[in-house]
Amino acid sequence: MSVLLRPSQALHLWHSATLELVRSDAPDLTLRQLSILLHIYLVPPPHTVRGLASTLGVTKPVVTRALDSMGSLGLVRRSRDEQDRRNVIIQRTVTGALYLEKLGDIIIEQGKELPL
Amino acid sequence: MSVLLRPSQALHLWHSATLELVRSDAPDLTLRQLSILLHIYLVPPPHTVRGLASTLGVTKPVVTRALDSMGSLGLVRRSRDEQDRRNVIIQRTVTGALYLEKLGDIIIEQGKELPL
DNA sequence: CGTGAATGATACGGTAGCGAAACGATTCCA
DNA sequence: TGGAATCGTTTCGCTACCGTATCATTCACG
Repeated sequence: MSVLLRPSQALHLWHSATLELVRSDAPDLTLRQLSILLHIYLVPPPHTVRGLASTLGVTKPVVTRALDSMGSLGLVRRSRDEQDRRNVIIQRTVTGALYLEKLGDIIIEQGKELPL
Repeated sequence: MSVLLRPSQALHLWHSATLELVRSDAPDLTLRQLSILLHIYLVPPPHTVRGLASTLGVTKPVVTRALDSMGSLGLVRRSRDEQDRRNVIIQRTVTGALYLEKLGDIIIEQGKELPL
C-alpha cells in the first residue's frame, strides 16, 4: 500500500516539518547532507564515498565534506575497509540515530495536524 | 482527518524525496530558504521580512539574504508596501509556483512507492 | 516640527559550501 | 615487478551563508 498524499497535503507537510526543523535547535544541515544522512541510516550498508556520490549524483568532494561536517557533529563515523584499504566505510552512530528519530517525530507530529 | 505516517514511513518519505530533489537539476535551496519559500506560498499574505524572521526564529538578515537569492532565481518578488513604506511585501511569482508544484509532485511520487 | 521607534538593507569578519583539478595510498593485472 | 586504475582526500579560487552591529528611510506621536 502507499501513503496517499494529495498535492496540497504534500506541500503542507513539508512546510510544517521544515518550519519545525528550522525553529528547532538541531544543527541545520544542507539538503545534501540531510539526504546523505538519511541514506546511510535507511539503506543497508556498506556505504562508501564513491557509492554515495553516485547515488546522489554529486562529486566525491561533496560527500567527503559532508562526512567531515556531520562527523564533527557525531552524526556519522568513518572507518577503513580492511578488505580493500582504498575504501572508507561510513558507519552509523547513536547520535545520528537519535537525530533521525527526532526528525521522524517532527514529521509525524506535523502530519497529524494536516488539513484534510 | 490526519495523514497517518508511521515512523519508518516518515523517514523513508523524506529520504526518497530529498534524494530526488538533490538529483534533480532544480536549484538547491538551503533548508531555511525552502522553509521561507513554502511559507510564502502556503500561508495567506501579506508576508514581511520581519514577520518571516519571527516565524522562522531567525534574524532579519537571514530573510533578506534568502529573498535576494530566491529573487534572483525568480522564485519570489519584493514590493514596497504603499500604506507603510517601511514594509516590504514579499510576493509570489509564476516561477516560484511552478517550483513548488514540482516539489509537490516529487513528494507524492515518492510517497506512492513507500513500503507499507 | 522633531525626536524616537520600527523596518529592511548593508558592512564586516569569519566559516563553510561549491566544482575542477591534482595528489597519495592502495590494488589490480599483464 | 611495474604501470595503470581506483578510491578518498586535498588544494585552489570562488561564492554564499552566518551573526552582530550599524545604517537610511519611514512613520508615530508629543
